[in-house]
Amino acid sequence: MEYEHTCMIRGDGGRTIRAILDRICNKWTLLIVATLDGGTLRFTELQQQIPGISQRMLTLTLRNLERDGLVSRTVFAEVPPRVEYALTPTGRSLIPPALTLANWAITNVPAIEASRAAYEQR
Amino acid sequence: MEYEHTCMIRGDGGRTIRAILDRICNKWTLLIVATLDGGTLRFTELQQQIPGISQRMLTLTLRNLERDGLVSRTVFAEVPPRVEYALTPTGRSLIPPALTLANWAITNVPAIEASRAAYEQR
DNA sequence: CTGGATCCAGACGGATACTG
DNA sequence: CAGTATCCGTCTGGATCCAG
Repeated sequence: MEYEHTCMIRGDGGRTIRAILDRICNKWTLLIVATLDGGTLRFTELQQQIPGISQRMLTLTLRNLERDGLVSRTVFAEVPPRVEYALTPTGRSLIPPALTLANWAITNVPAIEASRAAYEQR
Repeated sequence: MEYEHTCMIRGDGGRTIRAILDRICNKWTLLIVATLDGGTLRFTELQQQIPGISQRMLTLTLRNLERDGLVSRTVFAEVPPRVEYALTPTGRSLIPPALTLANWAITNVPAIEASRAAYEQR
């Protein structure tokens, strides 16, 4: 509500905000995080619960999330192999902001689509 | 805190959340919106206040924001030409969720960077 | 002053095939 | 089961030059 607060976004020339955007703004990250919010899941379970994701992108995105400390990866020395993924505390802390964003999307996307449609036909 | 709420993110297979991410998750959108939160600005003023943005990307991003109804564009029939950009109500409504995200970033980016650094050297 | 047009390099992501 | 490797088209964004 107070304009001055946007300095949090603009503060360092956008480096901080872009650091986070670089991490969550790919096609699958938020979806994986939201799915893991339901609890620990294995690789195949994740793939089943996220329609349309390829093996490759699931692997890549999980690796990035693990590297950034948002997701933990536990390998069990069994045959057949079992690997479990879960949110770390940091990963869980991303849920509330993500929900805020989702709320905004649900509220405003219809208007945006309409505006876009009106803009196109001209 | 309640896990069931993540259905807002996962709901439609991620289409809604991705619709918004597709709009704000490019390199400059949030920065432009945050800058315009301070009030109406002209093209050159925007370029000056957003370090590092090229003419091309400023133009492109502003066009997309205008098309989506987040930013209004007012052309004055003068010489030299003058064009003023401002947030629409929809555009302004994006600020609070953006701030939530920025808060998360400021809090967690250090930990993420540390985790990433630790992960690299192995 | 406010952009449009063009060229170009690199990142992103999908499909497919193969492996311990 | 849980990946890795490879190929390949698409999109993004930067640099530069030109124009009303």
